[in-house]
Amino acid sequence: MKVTLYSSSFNTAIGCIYYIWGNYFQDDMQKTGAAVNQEIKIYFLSNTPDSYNSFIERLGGIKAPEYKIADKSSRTVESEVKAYLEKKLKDFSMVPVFLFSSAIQQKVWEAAMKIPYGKVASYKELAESAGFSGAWRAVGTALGKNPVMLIVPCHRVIKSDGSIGHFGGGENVKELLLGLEQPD
DNA sequence: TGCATGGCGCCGG
DNA sequence: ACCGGCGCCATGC
Repeated sequence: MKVTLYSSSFNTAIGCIYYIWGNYFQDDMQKTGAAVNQEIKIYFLSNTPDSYNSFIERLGGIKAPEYKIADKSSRTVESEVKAYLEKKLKDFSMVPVFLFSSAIQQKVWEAAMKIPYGKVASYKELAESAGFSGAWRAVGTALGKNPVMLIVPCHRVIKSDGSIGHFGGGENVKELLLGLEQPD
């Protein structure tokens, strides 16, 4: 079986955003008999070309199912990300699909998605809510592998002492995102 | 199997 | 406020 994913990019205040998406995926087709779910599935979203390139490389390594990438932009993805950056949108409608994830990564990313807009949690607190109490060091590493920035709001995870902590997309970007989520 | 490596936490100085 | 040092634990090589 061959699955087609679409990729595109667009410019924003936090740099060029590269993304990969699809409007259905294998599981849907198997369960519903090829019924197409109109929901946008987001596989990748990042403001760094390096992480985009390595994601593409990993896709190429997959044997079954075979993923094919085509260029095609998504109005939903672009408009929602731009609206978010303009403080006009708090929650995204796109549903993330994690193609590559270890057990801890999946749990950590899901737990991070529960941190509400405008709120923050420490790496230690996130470790506890994800069911890996005590593994806060590994949680930081897992967040670094987040394939969908903003959708999994890893920018809302900061250090226990209140300082900003690291961020794959740039610590200045992390600060900007946290700032725009604060009420005026 | 072992060991170095991380988006960390905590305590001292 | 800012280190260094040690402890932490899942991964990758």
